[in-house]
Amino acid sequence: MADTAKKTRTRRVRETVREETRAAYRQAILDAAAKTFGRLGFHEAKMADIAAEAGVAAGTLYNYFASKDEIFASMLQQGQERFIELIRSVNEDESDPLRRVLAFLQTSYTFLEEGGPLFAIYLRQGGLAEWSRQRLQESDDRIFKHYSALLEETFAEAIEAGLLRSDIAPADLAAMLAGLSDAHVFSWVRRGCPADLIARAPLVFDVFLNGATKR
Amino acid sequence: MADTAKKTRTRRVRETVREETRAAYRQAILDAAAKTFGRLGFHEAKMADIAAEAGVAAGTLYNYFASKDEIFASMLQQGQERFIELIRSVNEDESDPLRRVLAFLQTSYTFLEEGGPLFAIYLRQGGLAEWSRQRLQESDDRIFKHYSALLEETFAEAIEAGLLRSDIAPADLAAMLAGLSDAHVFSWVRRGCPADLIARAPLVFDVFLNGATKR
Amino acid sequence: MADTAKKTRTRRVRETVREETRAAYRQAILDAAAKTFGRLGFHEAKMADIAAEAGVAAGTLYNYFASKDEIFASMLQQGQERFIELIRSVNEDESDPLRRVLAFLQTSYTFLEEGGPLFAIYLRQGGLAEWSRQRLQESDDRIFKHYSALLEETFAEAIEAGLLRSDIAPADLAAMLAGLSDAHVFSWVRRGCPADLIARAPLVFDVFLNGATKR
Amino acid sequence: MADTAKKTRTRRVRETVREETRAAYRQAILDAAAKTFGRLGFHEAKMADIAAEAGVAAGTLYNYFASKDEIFASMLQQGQERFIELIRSVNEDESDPLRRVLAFLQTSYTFLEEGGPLFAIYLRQGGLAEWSRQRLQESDDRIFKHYSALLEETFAEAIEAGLLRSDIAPADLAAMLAGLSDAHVFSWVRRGCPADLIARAPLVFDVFLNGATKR
DNA sequence: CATGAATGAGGATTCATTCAT
DNA sequence: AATGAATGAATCCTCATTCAT
Repeated sequence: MADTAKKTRTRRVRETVREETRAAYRQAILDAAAKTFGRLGFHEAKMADIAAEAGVAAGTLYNYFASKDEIFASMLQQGQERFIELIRSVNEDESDPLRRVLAFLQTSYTFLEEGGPLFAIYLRQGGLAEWSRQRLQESDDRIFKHYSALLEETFAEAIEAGLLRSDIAPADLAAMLAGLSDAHVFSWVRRGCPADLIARAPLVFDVFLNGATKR
Repeated sequence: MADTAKKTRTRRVRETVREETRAAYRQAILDAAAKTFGRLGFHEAKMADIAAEAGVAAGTLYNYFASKDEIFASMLQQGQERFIELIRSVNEDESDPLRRVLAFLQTSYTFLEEGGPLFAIYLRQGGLAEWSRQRLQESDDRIFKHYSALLEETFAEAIEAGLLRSDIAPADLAAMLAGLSDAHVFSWVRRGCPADLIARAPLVFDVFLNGATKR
Repeated sequence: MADTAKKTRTRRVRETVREETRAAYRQAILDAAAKTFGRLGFHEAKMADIAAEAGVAAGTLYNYFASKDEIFASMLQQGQERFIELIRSVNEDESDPLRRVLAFLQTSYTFLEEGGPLFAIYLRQGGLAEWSRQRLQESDDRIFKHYSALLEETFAEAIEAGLLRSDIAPADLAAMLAGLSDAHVFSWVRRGCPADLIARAPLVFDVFLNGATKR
Repeated sequence: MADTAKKTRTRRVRETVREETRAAYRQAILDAAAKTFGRLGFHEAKMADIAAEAGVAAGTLYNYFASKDEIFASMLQQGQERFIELIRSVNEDESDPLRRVLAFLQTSYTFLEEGGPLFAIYLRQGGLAEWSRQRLQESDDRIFKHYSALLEETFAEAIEAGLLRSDIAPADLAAMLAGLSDAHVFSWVRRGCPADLIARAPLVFDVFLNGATKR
């Protein structure tokens, strides 16, 4: 009986270890995928490249993911989940609407500086081609809609508080800041993702608030 | 002798006709390529697709271009040449710097509404991946540098005239407008290239000049 | 005008030639497939083997068939169509029911001696595994049902004419002869398809009619 | 000393238990293999399928068999050994030659109803393809030759006793019955191995003896 | 020079087998 | 000795490119 109990315990431990190992492998593959897809794009990134980057054999990838498409989708999804988690906590911590907007910007930039390649892919693949829309889970859209909604609410709040011009709808203002920010990010990606992204957030925000006109 | 002259003339005419035919074919292929690459991206667009779109056989493409890569590069280059030509004429026609900037914006947007897919490709392929940098001619960079230079000069002029804030370098201001504009374009591409791009140029410009703050 | 007419004629000729060439290639591939599948079975027969047997490159197979499965199915179907055509003409030519049955046997055996491997495959793949049922067109079943129906009708006729015992249903008698014949064929395939198949048809038929008992 | 003896005895017991365990595992694997190969055929049956059917891990298969081929061959061989054992006992029990033949038939059918899938495999794999001939042990042939010899002897006996027609060689008659029987079995397999196989043995035997002609 | 079929290198995927635990 | 994950050779299929007509 003690013996049986011991065996059971042993098995449980073994299974836990195995599960942890599996999770570690899975993550290693996703990380390798982010790097490789980020560097080469979907098509140029070969399964062999990803496997090499992850330090496993090509066949191993298929013990964790059903296909190249699934790896790609999982990688994007994971990135987005992490992102939305950050945004959510900022939303709760900061009550002043304008400062919250700045915090959103800084958070986004922090995220991007860490996982830049991911966003590069998103710009290239997720944003544009019909092709990739088909292979992205619907959840992705929900995530981004969530972000948009938070942003829009914050802008509505700021307009109501008389902090922002009221001749433009909150959604449009939000889109503009998002656009300005996207643009900023876009340029940054084109410049090769140097280390100044976060530092420039206040400047971007200042231009957004006050414009380029001399006063 | 008259005979010989006639023959020569005939040959010349024939050659002219042939050259025109060749040029027409070449252009048809580039147009088909722009449509197809724009719709599908580089890898999903197959040579057979481009050929079908152009109404020729697959083999024919190789009488005009050495490879798929060359078609791609030629297509981008041609688009950029057309663009820079438009920008140049605007630069000469408009003397007031701020109005010139607005005209730049409107010109860019006009160009994009006509050849939108091209820019979509540029964003996706030309802008980001190492891979595509290798297959783009260096000339492309010169072209874009040319545009940046014109923009920067204009901003310097405007700052000197006291029209824009002087705490930001002309190059940075130019980058910001370019960024805001890029963002605007980017959103527009993501929204499926609807027909409101040009009409929204003044709004974008107003936000750029005056900011989002309520006055 | 004459010129145009000529061009049109030329094109038509060219297209005819091309179509003939295509048909010849297609047939060569099907023949090669029959040989290769017959020798090795579905799985052991590689596309490269079939291509080599047909004297073409592997890729060429895909200009004529969408997949290995399609080649396999087409090959079987073609064999069966040829077979049913033979049977149909026999059915019309011979009015005496017993002689018609013998003719059916002989026809089947002639067909098999010519295309033996095909039947070997059918025995092995078409007859037995669920797997292959999925990849065979429905038409195949119709074809074989057609044959069974003809056979059954003939037996009913013979029983009615008092030529065969009436204590067994026509369908069962038909099945028995079919079975005896299948068995004969089966043994023949196992013996490596020697050249005596047709010659032994009357013997098979005699045993079927009179049994093995000494009289 | 006594101690040593005890240890030895313990070890012996342990080894016996182990051997029994090993034998049980081995048999479980062979049974699972028969089911799986019977259902799916050699290639569609994956090692993982067999392992799952046997309730063991994939790697375990390799503690008992060197390869998939060896499992396949062992499975067939075991089936055939069991079969020949049955036939041998019938041969000794029944002295009347015709009744012995009927008993052979019934025995075969009993065997098949129990292990039907096995024979289905044999028909499909063992009987026909060069490929599988290479992977079957030679012993198999000896086994089947043994059966043929018994059958042939019985037929010779019956002819000598004036019970069967003498215009056909005993070997040929044997082949014909075997053929008729094979056919019967073959149809039965194609019909999905329903439960009527043994019951129909006398009918088959009657047709064999008396033929299909009305008397 | 247009055509469209042949080519074959390249890549995603499968799965028998190995091996660390 | 059982386990189940890692391995990588093998294979189907794609498609840019070539070439005979």
